[in-house]
Amino acid sequence: MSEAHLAARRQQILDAARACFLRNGFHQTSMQDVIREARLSVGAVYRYFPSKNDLITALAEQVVGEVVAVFTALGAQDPPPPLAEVMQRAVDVITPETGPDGRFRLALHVWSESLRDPALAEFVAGIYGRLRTIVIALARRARDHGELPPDSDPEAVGVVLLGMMPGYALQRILTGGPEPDVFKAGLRTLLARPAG
Amino acid sequence: MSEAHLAARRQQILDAARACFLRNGFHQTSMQDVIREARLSVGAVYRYFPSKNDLITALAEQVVGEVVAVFTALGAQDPPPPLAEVMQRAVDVITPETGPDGRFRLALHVWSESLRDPALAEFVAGIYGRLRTIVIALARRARDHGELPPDSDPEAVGVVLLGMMPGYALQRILTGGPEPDVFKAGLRTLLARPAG
DNA sequence: GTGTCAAGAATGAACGCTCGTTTTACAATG
DNA sequence: CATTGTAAAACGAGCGTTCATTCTTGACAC
Repeated sequence: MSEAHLAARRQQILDAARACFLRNGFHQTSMQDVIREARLSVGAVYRYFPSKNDLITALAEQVVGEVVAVFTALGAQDPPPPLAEVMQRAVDVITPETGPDGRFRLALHVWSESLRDPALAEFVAGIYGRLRTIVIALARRARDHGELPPDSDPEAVGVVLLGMMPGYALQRILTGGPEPDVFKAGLRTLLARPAG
Repeated sequence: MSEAHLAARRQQILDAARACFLRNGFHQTSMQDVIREARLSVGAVYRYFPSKNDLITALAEQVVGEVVAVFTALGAQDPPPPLAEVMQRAVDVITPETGPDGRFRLALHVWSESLRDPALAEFVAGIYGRLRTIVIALARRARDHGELPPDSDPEAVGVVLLGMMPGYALQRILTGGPEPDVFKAGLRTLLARPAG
């Protein structure tokens, strides 16, 4: 069998699992649910993922990995745009991911599960660390370009900026709001002022 | 039987459930776990909470309700302190609640569960809405006192500020950092600058 | 005080069910 | 012929919940 076929089957299972987990969370989704959604047999699924936990871990890592990839690209733009602009672009990236099938919804389940699963916790912490260095680098550049006061600490500003992103996603997911434009206006107010 | 006894028993069960749910999440905690932790019998627990879901809901509402009470008090200070000061006080309030027994840890499970349980989702959304009005009022006062540009939109600034709080808690829970002082320094940089 | 007794509180064995997983026998594919 | 997939049954374990039973409490008669 072609290697591509195997990868495709694997992805087919992961896609089915994602749909199920989005609906009901990890532990309220049964293997039967996933198997039915994937339109496969019991044995086929267990051939690719030896246990439910492996399925959860693989999917969580894939989804969270996709998120970090997008933000890495955002932070690596050359030449680097102004800070306020990068953050507004981030909002645009996040917004659709807070929708019914969005990846940030699954992230809620991943965060919850990572409190139970040390391996998943370590993975999530690693991802967060990478995002942290990206946004701190952004803050440093912004300071050097006069967008932030010269005596400001890039790490301090960076962690605040980083906190805004899941904060925005959470609000969207849990309440449906705010509108992206409103949030972006708030960002501009706080970020686009000339350094004191 | 005294009414105080009934309330105490109820709280005893809720405390046990909180400990279990913190350890293993809602659906990986069995009723037996809660019952063992509460040092009660099956029937006793079921007398106070007719189903596991009632237990989850009651606990979630209690915990989240405590959180909103604290923040309401923070926003109602008279005379209102500067914006940067209120936010830094909020950080101080949040920080211990991100520890091993902190309420924000349970909040992760509540957020996840609220994607499944519409009743819980509505409750959480309501809480978020109340916090939103508080922080928007803060932003309006800050603007009127010259802490923010006169043309800034309180709602826009408010939702950004609101997003920072769970964002900070999430970082603390998932990665152990940042230190409160670092985050507070970042807040000062972004908030304590004179209006442009 | 002391004894009585119904109502309330608490017990824990037991029930029906679903779970994740394994096994079996067999068909299709490359 | 080895790999991949199917279909179905079965496994033990553990789940949430029920209920017949036992214990406890406090008001009241004496």
